[in-house]
Amino acid sequence: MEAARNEARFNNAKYDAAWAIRFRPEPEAARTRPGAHHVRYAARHLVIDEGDAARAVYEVLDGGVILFKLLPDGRRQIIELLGVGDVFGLAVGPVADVAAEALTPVRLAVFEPAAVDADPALRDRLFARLRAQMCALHDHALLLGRKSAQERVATYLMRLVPGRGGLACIGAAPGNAEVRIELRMSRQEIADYLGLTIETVSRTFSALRRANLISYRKQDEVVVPNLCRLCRLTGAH
Amino acid sequence: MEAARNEARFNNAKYDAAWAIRFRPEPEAARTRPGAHHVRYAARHLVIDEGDAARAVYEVLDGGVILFKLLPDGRRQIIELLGVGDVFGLAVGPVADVAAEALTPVRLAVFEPAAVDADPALRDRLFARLRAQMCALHDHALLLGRKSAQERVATYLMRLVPGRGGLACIGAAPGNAEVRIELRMSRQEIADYLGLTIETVSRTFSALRRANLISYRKQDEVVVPNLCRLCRLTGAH
DNA sequence: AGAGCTATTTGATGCGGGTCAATCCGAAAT
DNA sequence: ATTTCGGATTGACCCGCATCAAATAGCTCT
Repeated sequence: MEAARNEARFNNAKYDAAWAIRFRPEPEAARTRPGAHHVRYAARHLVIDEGDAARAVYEVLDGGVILFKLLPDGRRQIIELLGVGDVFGLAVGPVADVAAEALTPVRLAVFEPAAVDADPALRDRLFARLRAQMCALHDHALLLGRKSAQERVATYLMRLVPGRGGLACIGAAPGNAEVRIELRMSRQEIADYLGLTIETVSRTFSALRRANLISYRKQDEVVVPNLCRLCRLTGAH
Repeated sequence: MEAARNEARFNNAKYDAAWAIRFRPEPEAARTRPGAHHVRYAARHLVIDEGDAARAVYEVLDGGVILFKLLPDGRRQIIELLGVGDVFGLAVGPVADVAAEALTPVRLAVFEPAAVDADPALRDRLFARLRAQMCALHDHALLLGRKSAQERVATYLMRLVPGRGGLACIGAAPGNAEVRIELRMSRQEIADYLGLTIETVSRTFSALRRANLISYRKQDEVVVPNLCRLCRLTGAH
């Protein structure tokens, strides 16, 4: 079933190629972390597999990363969506508790455990970031546990509004401005992130489009004509 | 063969760290935190309300605490179950992102923001704990996003097995031993934690009892005659 | 023991979203 | 253009869990 689908996806080289083309790298932000290794991976590269020995802590310098967990029968849940500045690889104990995969071409800073132990300033930075990611996880638990499919998709879109932290309808900037959103994820990934099936995600997008709450030509470039109206569907306000 | 696999799982420390020994009413552990203010609250006391100014970081010294979020229409999701050693109050901005309520009578250590800023050792301790809680959240996201009602309840029970970190069916101690579990939560709280309704939780408990996987007289004292059989329903193995 | 709660259990019913199965569509190759 | 192939969409149907409603079990207070 879904397991088979995932399996097929993982082993398909053409898919990787298509993906790499589709998600062009962001204009090199040229960030660096003194004293850390830097590495680059192509989109879809599996950086950490669940159960791997925990050999390093990573910080995202460019691009996007997803953390996910699998059940033995193939069900997948994408746990976190990471962007620039986010960190991962911080399991407790010697084993990774989640898998990490590049969503786009990425550049990562790699910190060895010894370096983390030796550098209090680094720990503080990781700590601060972890607090932020923890809040995002809290929000996501609310979404997964209590929101309807439409609320999940609306919340997801609001989170991706560029330059805002998921509360785009609030604050100074006009909530009735038109906004363009790049999803950067396939329907399957959105589904696995939102705890839905690909069909439900697709249907929900279609319903939102029919209601003129969103529009799109390419299926990963969504235009939201009025953020306030979309925000009202998130269940949060 | 089977034994070897079990052994491997047993050594997977993430679960131990994340869930071990949470949640026992420990006869007054008499822990203290030098330099911190200590407070006591009765069960049900609201320690932090969502939206409060973030005035302190807390560590649980005794008892249990729940973190939860509400939607405007009243839907509630319990985000984390905290036990001895866990920390909360670590929002990013100046405002609490979740509410915190005493599940049992609790004793808490209170750290002022200034104290946290001034004490690197404290930050390190908070950091370490946050990593553990983060792993627990990852697990819970998987549960909320992808598990069936029966799997959720079975997972919940396995997590509460005293002295083991959620993998009680494995390891040296006999998985076929009889184990007594104190839930210490109402059906409503269990439902809000597992992303279900109270009726579904109740029905699932009844079904498990009918199948002789659990038994109970008081509805918050569950006896599991055979952990292995219950563990098989969690979806995780 | 009995009254009056509230929490839990059980039953009946409906719906949201999952499952299965066809298309449809767009990018790449020919 | 035409073919091809994988992803997305749409449709038909079904099932697990929510919802609504009623019965029962535990509590506390007389």
